[in-house]
Amino acid sequence: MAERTTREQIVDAADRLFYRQGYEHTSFADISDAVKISRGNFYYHFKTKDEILEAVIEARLAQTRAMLEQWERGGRKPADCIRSFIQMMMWNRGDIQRYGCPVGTLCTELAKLDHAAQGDATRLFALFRGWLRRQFERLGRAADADALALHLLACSQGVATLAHALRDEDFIRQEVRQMEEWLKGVEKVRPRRRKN
Amino acid sequence: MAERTTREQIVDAADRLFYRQGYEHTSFADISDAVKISRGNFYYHFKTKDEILEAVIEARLAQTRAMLEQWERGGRKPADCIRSFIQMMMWNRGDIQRYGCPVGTLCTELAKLDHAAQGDATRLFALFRGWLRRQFERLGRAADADALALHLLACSQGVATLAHALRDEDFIRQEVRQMEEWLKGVEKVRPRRRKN
DNA sequence: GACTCGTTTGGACGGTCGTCCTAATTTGTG
DNA sequence: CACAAATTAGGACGACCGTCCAAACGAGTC
Repeated sequence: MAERTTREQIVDAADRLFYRQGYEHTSFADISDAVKISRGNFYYHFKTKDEILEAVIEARLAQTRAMLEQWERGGRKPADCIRSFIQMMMWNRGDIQRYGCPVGTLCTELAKLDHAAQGDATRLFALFRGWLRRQFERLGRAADADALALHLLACSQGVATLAHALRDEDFIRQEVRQMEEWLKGVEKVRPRRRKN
Repeated sequence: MAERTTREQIVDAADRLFYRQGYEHTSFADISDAVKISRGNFYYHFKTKDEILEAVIEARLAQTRAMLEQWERGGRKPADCIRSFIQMMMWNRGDIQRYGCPVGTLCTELAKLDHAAQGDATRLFALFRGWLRRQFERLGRAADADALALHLLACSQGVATLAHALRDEDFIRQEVRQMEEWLKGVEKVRPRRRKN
């Protein structure tokens, strides 16, 4: 902990600040205050603010990969893995209510800025999407696994956005319960019939 | 059209630019370029940038109220009114894919900026919420009308966020179809049983 | 034409931003 | 200790931001 490099400290502080205040609204001064280094020192570790952003996204990707791997560990059943994803909203409901979803808010902001890194940020969504799709495939829903994954992602995004805007933590609880009910329904009907 | 006041032109241009680029990322220079007036002229019509934002939110509230009223006109059935809300995502799917949801992205941004007007922006959500709740009440779902309204709002938010991030217009189509199916289910079960 | 009042102009202002440079300091190595 | 390399400090820079003001403009009215 105490032996973290300056670079790691910068990325950590930037990560937290980008999440809480947004990328554009976070200045070098904000980050240097948080890390307690001089402003000029940034240039040694990162040439531009964009490079910090890229490092932050890369760090989030790594953390997310580790988390998803953890959820699957020990041969857990696909339904339990998906339940972990849903439960994540409960663990983080305080932050979600205060700051929204870290992935969604970043992607939205970068898109409005027409920022070059928006493609990188979207990879966070793609990571969740692919992982969820795999779980639904394991569940026997190979035919519509991707649609189910996207649907679940969209639901969680909507819940985060609304809970954030309305500052309503209970709403998360309410919707998480519904998502779990929905999952039970998906589990039951193994091979979904498709008309035509 | 040609006789719109300068103030109205400013609000219109600011509305469009705030939606496309975000509030913070839109400068006075951007707006003055769009309206083709000098930068200094703003001070005559608005004292601060915040005042423009308030005017934009007020305009959106008025437009939204008019739209919702229109949807109800002619004694349309509640289910048809709700269907209009869902269909709105289809009409606007191009803009949603490019710029996200006008309400959600604004609320999210203002929250990150800790802006004084975030409460005003949230009134846009409250407007939809109240209107949808009323429709569900008329549908005979008085007991959980508010929960249903919030759920529908959250779904549309999630769809907009994801379609925006992934630049996927077809996803909107897909999810809109599911929301319509969901609505049919809600229509059928008039008085929902609640355990205990 | 002279005057008035609502409107517009273009630029000045102080502040903050991201970027970049140089000098000082710390760290590692012989 | 001496020396080189890695790291840090602090400030200069040009650009842009929101704000504000003095002067000019323009359409009516007497």
